[in-house]
Amino acid sequence: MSPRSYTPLEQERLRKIEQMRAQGIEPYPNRAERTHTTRQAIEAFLEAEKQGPDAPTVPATVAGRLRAVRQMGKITFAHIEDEHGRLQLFLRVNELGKERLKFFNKFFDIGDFIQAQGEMFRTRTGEPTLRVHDFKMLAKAITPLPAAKKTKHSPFSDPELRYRQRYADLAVHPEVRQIFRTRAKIVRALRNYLDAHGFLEVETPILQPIYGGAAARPFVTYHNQLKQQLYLRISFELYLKRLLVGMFERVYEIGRDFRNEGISFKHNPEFTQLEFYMAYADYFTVMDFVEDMLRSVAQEVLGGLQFSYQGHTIDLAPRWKRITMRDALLEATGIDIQQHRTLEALNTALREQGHQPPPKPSWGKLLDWMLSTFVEPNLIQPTFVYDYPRDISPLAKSKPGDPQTVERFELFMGGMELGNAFTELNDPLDQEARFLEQGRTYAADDEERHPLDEDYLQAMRYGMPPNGGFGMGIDRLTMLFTDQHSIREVILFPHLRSKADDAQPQRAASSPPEDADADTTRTSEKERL
RNA sequence: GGGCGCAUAGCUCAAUGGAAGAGCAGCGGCCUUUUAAGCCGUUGGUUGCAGGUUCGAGUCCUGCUGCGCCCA
Repeated sequence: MSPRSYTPLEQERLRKIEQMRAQGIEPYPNRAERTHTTRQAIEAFLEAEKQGPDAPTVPATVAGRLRAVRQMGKITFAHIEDEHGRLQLFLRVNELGKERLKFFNKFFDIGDFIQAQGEMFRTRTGEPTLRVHDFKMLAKAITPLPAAKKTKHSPFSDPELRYRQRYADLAVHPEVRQIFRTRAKIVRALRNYLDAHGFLEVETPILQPIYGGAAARPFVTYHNQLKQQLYLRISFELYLKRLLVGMFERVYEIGRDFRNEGISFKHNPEFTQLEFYMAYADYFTVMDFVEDMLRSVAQEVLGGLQFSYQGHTIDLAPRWKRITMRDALLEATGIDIQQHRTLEALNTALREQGHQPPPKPSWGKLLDWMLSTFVEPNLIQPTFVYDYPRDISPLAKSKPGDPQTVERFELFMGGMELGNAFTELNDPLDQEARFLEQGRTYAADDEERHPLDEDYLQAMRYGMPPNGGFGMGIDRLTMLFTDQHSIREVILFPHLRSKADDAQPQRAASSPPEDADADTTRTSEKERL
């Protein structure tokens, strides 16, 4: 991408840079000083004020970005902003002299980084303010910040530009910065909880020779020296469960998954996932644990168990609703899936109800379509839907006495799938049979198919303790806790289609995977997120 | 993948098929307590891209690109 040409506004600022350098002033100096953040300066001043009229002055050197400038002849007011807040600067000819004030007015623009030294006082209107004795340019901005001053219209509202230039979005929108602080708190709270419950945090491969643990199309890449095709992981599951074989009893990983699929308000090609596995737990144990974990996270991050999401009040306090998939579908559609145990029968029943089910390769996949179409959007309060069909859950253990149903639940909240869990299949013979079933049910290029991972079977043959596992989308949890409708609002740099004029040169690295038909509502195995 | 919608100055937005505008920002000036400061003056446009209809297109039509919403 070649550098674009400068706009007239930018050319004006480039001229200022030249003129400053001509005066021997470096607009991008190497050193900066700061004794107080804006917040510390104000707090120190308020503290000193308590000592009455004889309080000592509060000297301070602050640094930040100019966000507003009001020139009034021999006085200039300005506001600087740092990460912690804003502070008004008071620049007066009395302290600075005519030349310095003129220099400020001429060369400093909104968006520039500035260092200012002086002492705190109150203006006539009562605002704690720094009376500036000296100042220094720390970094000159060439491109004007969008909507540098507040206007009646909402500033910088074009979502495309906001995502493409997230740095500018963050620079002018403190509320956007707050979302990402909350996101960090959520991750920290999850770690705190899991660490306190005896879990070991681990890191497993992102580049994998065989992808698995979910039903999704992978990104493919290639290691040149090994001459080996590799996949970016679509889940952590198979590696984390190998660790249970290795005698870690409780493990978790928080990291990035990659799925080469559609993009929507709740899908990004790379997203952040939590998965944990607990030896000697089953899916009901995991339900209890997840309920407690997310209450703990909410308490730590939000300070309470209620929050509002898209006009709803979600309450984590009451015991979360638990309903079987069969009952959930019966309630929502009037169809009892136990009375329609084949794909054909279920399709017929749906059509009799006036629905038009899309073609699906199996009974289980049709059930999942029904769930996401008729049930999921209405599950606002936290709800566990459990007992899933076997053919879409090849890593979950069957229910005793009901081999076609597996011990699996999905957690829904705010009308979205948030998490997914099983009593994990630990029988290597059954697991092998499941992989083979997958091969029969789905075409070789169907992304729903789980490729047979012989090394995973080998691990299981050594003996894997019974265990329960759970996966959850951190992005979606952040959407809930920050009341954001779009996943792009909680991902710093979401993927957008590249614009024609900044297309990157093609690199001869890998061939694209076989092209299955795109369908973003596909069922996935673990963490369809 | 389908439907609907949006794309005009740096930002936010106007403009019945008939002279491309406003506010903010910028630039020049006035102003010693402002808070979206105020006042005077002023610069700034290949109306996303490519075609078409028309005496005339920001506006109507077709295609493309990007984004949003809804659906699958």
